[in-house]
Amino acid sequence: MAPRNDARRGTTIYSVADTAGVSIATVSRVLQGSPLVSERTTRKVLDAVAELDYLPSGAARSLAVRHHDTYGLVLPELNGPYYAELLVGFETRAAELEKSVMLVLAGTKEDRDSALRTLATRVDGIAVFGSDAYVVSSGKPVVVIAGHARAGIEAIAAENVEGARLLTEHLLVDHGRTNLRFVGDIAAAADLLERYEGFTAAHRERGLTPPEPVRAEFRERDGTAVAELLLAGDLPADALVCGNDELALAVMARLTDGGVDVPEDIAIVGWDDVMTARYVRPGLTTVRQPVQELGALAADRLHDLVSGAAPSAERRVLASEVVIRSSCGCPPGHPAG
Amino acid sequence: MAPRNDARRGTTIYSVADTAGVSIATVSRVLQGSPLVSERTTRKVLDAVAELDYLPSGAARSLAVRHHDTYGLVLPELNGPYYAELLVGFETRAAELEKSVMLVLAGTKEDRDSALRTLATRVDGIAVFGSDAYVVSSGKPVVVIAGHARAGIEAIAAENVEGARLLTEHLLVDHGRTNLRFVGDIAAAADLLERYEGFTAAHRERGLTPPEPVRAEFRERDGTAVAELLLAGDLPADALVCGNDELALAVMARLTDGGVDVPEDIAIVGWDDVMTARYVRPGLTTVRQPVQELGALAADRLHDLVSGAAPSAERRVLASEVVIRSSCGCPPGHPAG
DNA sequence: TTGTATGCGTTATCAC
DNA sequence: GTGATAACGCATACAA
Repeated sequence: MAPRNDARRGTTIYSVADTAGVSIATVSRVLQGSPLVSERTTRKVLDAVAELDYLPSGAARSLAVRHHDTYGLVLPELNGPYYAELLVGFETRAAELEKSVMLVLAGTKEDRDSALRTLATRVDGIAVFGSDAYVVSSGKPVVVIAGHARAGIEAIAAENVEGARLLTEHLLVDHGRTNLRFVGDIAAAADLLERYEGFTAAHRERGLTPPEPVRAEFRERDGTAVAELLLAGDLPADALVCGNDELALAVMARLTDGGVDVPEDIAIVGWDDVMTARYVRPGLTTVRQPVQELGALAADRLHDLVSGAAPSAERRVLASEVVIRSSCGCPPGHPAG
Repeated sequence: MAPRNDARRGTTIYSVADTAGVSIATVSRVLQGSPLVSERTTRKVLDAVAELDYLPSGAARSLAVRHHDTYGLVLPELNGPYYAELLVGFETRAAELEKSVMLVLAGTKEDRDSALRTLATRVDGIAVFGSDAYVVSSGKPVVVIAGHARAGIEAIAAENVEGARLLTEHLLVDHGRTNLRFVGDIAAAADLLERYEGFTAAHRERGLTPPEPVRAEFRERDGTAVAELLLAGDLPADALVCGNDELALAVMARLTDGGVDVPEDIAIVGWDDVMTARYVRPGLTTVRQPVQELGALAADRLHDLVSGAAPSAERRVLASEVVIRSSCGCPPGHPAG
């Protein structure tokens, strides 16, 4: 028996069944595109749908089919192109898979937990950037991006240590720098730590003892703070491997303003290949990660997991690419310059 | 009678009711934080919840309460900081309102329609960037961002024409330029058209006939194409008002490489104040919009609409701010450089 | 080809 | 305080 449809409290499948003169089962069938409905009835139903401006209830459907056709994506923030690209890759692939995406940006610790809890309530699976205690224990399929794998949790990432090793090596051998420093907060993110590992590896391979990292957040002002140190002579170095481009750019700008020549006096390299990196002079040598592909991969893995696949034990890592410009000491003039 | 709970097909409110030895009504009450449950029962329920790792079904809840506690956001893309900031503002405000956000990036025309249709199915209201035929007719509350209002549809935007008028005036009177061109595809977006209107207004106020706009997309390569025209002498101009910063930056870079002096030979201004704008030399004069606030406002308006407020007939516009650097001809040295 | 009836997992209105 | 139980709006197995 149809629920009361007295009030104009939203058109339901019952209303269209009524005005089309068929049962709700039939309405449901034509809406699903079932082939076993007569053309005539199909038309009647479609007409009713159009007439009533019928909009199905996603909640009711999800409840009936027992899944949400929605994936969650949890990002720490959205500054700079990195996370945006990740999001694009994820959303695009999800759209291809005909899944909706719910986004949550990690705010305060407390808000975050609550937001994540309700997120888990509305999706089939979640992709998190970095490791997150709660999400991981939500029971739903999870893939962590650029974080560490755990039992039963898949992890994917872009290559970090090898790229950093190459970059460091480039500075050490190709440019003969002898006093490198890594700048970035290696405690803040797993991938930063890995970049530092590449940095140390390149040193150790040559019998050098790797210097301690110079702590700095990603913000621009942290970069200028580091530059001040350099300018004041409190931080001797002839090359800087920065945790990301924002940092590198900020340091470079302040240094240049302060009269030091990059890369003559000090070489600087970054990570991410943001737009500014190719507009600034000297062009910033950096590393380009396949960020969009990473996002797409996250959606793909989630899809497999949700479809019942067992989480793979080893994490997949996508290759990154060193982009040489001239802040490392190489001559300018490369095409991408 | 409780549905069969034989299989481990996900823990439901019935399972926790069972293991807690209470009714589902009671479970629901403690989960809602109802005050009229005894402390003892509360504890029992909470224990059961913890033991079973119970995760409620958002779909079931939405169906019961007849709303989704979710807002949809439809963006054309996510290149550059503009949309990202809009998204941040929207998500942040939505989170404060305890709403989830579903994001859809407009892909192909066809995919888009389908995606929007199902989006409407899962949310209480939708914020769209620009005008979108389908969303507007979805029946759900809609607010359009940076587009035109229609009957029953709220619109919000950042100030465009006045900013453009000011910028143009600055070039015309403060720097005595006489041959300005507006570059950008004014047919592509409502706000670009408005910027062009400001451009023409400044001309007309002085009895000048405003030149036709130079068509160009937002992509960088379109900017370099325009620069080639200039370089070849096919486009006489001593000042360019570009539709956005990416365009301005690309033009400026190609021009500089081609040996023309900015701003001596030609002044260039942009729009958006992207990060590169302050790192590049000369610093790019541009306009900063309150993008994040715009996103937050969208969420706010949506919230009011969903709460039953009548859509306001006039659109709200947030003030933008001209950022003077030196690509317009002003001397460098301002704090923001 | 179409209709009937039931389940999906909550919330909320009654009773007790 | 707590427990039945009726919606909520759809999908679908089973009948017809």
